Amino acid sequence: MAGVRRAVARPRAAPDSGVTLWRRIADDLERAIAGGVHAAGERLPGEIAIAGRLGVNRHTVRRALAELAARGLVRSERGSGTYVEAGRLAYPIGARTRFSEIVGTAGRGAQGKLIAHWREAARPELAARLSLTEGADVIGLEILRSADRVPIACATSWLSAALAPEAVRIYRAHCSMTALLAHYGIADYRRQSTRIAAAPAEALDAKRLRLAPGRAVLIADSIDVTLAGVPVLTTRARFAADRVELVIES
Amino acid sequence: MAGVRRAVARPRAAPDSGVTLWRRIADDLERAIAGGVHAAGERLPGEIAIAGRLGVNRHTVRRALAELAARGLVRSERGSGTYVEAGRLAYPIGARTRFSEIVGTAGRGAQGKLIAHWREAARPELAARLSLTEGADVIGLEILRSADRVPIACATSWLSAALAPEAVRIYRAHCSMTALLAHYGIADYRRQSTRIAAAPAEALDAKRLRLAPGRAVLIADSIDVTLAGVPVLTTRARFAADRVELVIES
DNA sequence: TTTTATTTGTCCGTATGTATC
DNA sequence: GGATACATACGGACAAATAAA
Repeated sequence: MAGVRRAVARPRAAPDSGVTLWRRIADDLERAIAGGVHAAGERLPGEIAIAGRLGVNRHTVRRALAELAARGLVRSERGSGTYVEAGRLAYPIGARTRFSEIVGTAGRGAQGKLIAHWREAARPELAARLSLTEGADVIGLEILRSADRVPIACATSWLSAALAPEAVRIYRAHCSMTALLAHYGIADYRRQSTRIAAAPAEALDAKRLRLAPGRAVLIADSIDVTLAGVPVLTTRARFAADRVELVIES
Repeated sequence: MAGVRRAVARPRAAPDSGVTLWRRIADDLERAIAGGVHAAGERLPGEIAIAGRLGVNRHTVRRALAELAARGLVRSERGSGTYVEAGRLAYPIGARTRFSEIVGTAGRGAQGKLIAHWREAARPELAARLSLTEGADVIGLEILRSADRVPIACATSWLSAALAPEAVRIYRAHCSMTALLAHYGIADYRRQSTRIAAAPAEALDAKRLRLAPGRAVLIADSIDVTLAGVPVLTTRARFAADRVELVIES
């Protein structure tokens, strides 16, 4: 209504510093985590404990923790506490890129779960990537890759249906792309190229990767070829950028 | 104008399709861009012009443009106009990564502008990257890299102050990191490693890179070494993910 | 260098359709 | 059906940045 006096100069920031209280608390906590005061995986003191120590309201602490959670530094679990997220998993990109080996060597339990599959006619771009004729039959596999139960990446892979007609069944049996290709006589293969982009996570990927809205994903488009250089597999993987970094050694 | 009978009580959404007006306008514009009606880098008609042509309110057009901007297809500049983003620049990562050569071969005008510089004592992580003793004097250079006047990346580079005491002056003179190192006797160097992460752009980077809030940046942490393997330069570059993709050929 | 026009960004509104409880 | 919250669409005014005169 006309008479309603709106927003009487709400004090949004501390009058002196120009930085809000929750922001300063968030920065302090970030420094403490970066400085090793709180180790990865460790449980932070409860919200009430932090608030009491700093002499602020619990909700101010909550706002700070929400900021850190949105940035992927901590993870809040209702009824349990707030935990420092593990450091980023180093994911080497090179000629011999294999998910299971990478995660295995990092001392974590690897897992690749098939969450969808379909057949489609190869559109021009996909046909070019796999050196197939346009419209050729291809099989798509949607795989959610996790390490220690934490989702790492959501990957869409395509293979020629002529090459691997029973791809879905074979993958289900072994849960390994390497084993799938080996079953069809491709004992070894190598990564030909990888193109890396980044973007805010799509809604579906954000849900599957358990990401806060607006967080970034690393998008890796790759082509795998036989040792003779024949393309057999192309993948678009979306990595949770908060939990993974890609490493290139020259 | 008086006689123009404009859509009486324009339906909020298409009565049949269930798709809102701004969404349809966004889709139309997207098709026009994809179809080449508006070339990359070209300036779109002004909001008022588009609104007038379509017979809708300027704010509805703004909503459509905001959608396209959020997806990285266009970029709005206050006081100037809305521009179609160029396709992603392919940025090869390898042993011989040089910004000017990469952009040059893509047929664009490269530019590296020094926007800040400072001296600092190397903190542990930085000292390790450059194989220096902790607390050693290092020079930091903040460089904004552009191609055809469009910002591509914001990069922070560090060198040992003992190695390159006049780094700022030399860089200013040549606007090239290769020339800077050459001046100090390092005729050639190679990329030892690159670590790639991604995150939503920080406020300052977003402004410098002219990114909409929430858009992603690719973060590349790299170490350059002499041919003998001595670290001489380490850089943290933030690429505008909408305009660049990193390419790794194995 | 200064001025002016253009263009986008932001705020204030109003009315209405949609979804949910 | 009613109450409510929210998104859509429109209209207007002004601020802020830019570009051209």
